[in-house]
Amino acid sequence: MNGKISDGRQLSDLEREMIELFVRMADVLNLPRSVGEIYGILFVSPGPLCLDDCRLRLNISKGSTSQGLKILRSFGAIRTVYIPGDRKDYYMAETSLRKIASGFASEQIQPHVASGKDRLFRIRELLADESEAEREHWEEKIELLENWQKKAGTTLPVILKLIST
Amino acid sequence: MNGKISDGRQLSDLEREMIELFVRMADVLNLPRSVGEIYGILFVSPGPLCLDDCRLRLNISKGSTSQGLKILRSFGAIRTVYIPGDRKDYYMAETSLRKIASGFASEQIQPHVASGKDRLFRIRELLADESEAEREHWEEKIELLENWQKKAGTTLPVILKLIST
DNA sequence: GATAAGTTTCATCGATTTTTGAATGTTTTA
DNA sequence: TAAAACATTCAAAAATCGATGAAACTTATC
Repeated sequence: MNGKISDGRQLSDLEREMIELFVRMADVLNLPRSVGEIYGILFVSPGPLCLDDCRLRLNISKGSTSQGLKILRSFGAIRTVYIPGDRKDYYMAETSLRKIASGFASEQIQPHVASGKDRLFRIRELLADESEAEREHWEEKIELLENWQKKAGTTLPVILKLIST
Repeated sequence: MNGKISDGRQLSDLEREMIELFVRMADVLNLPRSVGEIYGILFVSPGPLCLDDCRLRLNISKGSTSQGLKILRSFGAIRTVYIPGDRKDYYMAETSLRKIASGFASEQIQPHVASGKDRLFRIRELLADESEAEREHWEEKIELLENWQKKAGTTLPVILKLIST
């Protein structure tokens, strides 16, 4: 046992309670539990942690930890810290809500919005094959959905503006 | 076979494609697939449908259909239609994005925000037992989270306002 | 260039969630 | 109040999703 504070010692009540908070957030955002745990351990830590630090303190597997760090990196919820003379990658939690939210929006939400747009386009194509009467029936429904689509597209940026104030 | 348009006949390409759209939305919102399907079949239908209409056209079980309708009712995504001289309950899709979103927010999101608030309060209590030095270390993190909390609370209502315009 | 350190990938396992359908509950009608 | 018409519940089955850890991969060190 060396002197590193991050080795596999038990988590304190305070730490556990806070990590649980992030696990719940992950749940709401439809992210794996381990992603919440990893963000949590980085958030409560006074300094950067490496993959092994995280997994030892959380008692989770190497695979989950690697995968979780990748997800958190993908939307900028953590940042990589370079520590001279150490080959390991170190991470710390990004605490700017604006940065995290905008990363999440563009990486996890936008793709869904985009694929919905595609599908709506395909629906318009299918509609061309239908009879006049059928087209009439569908037209209003499709317009409704296009309106939803548009709102999703315009609302997201506004939310981000709001959060950053 | 009677003359009802809603009996178990095959779905058209157009119908299937549109229902799929709602299944994807359900997925993003972390709701069961069947909930998306049921909303979808109600959305594409020209008139109200009863439980059996839905399940026959979608080929899903009675249990799923009952459960799905209950969930959709719980946040106001569908409305119940009374048809004189018929004992069955009929449903139609609510198409106001504002109504659906605000129902979803208050039924599915708010409870999470509230329980997060509770947890943060419990964390403050735990903090009282810590030494002066420890308290110092945690104070800024807790303040950060309280700030997030506050933003979640104020942003949600604003989003709903935005959607309704 | 062989070894060691660190990370990622992926097949499999396990846990959780959803679906099913039979049983149960409720309301209406005759 | 018996029977019929519907809706709901719930235990069991099926499907889904995340976690695991061994193997593969990459990069650095000697």
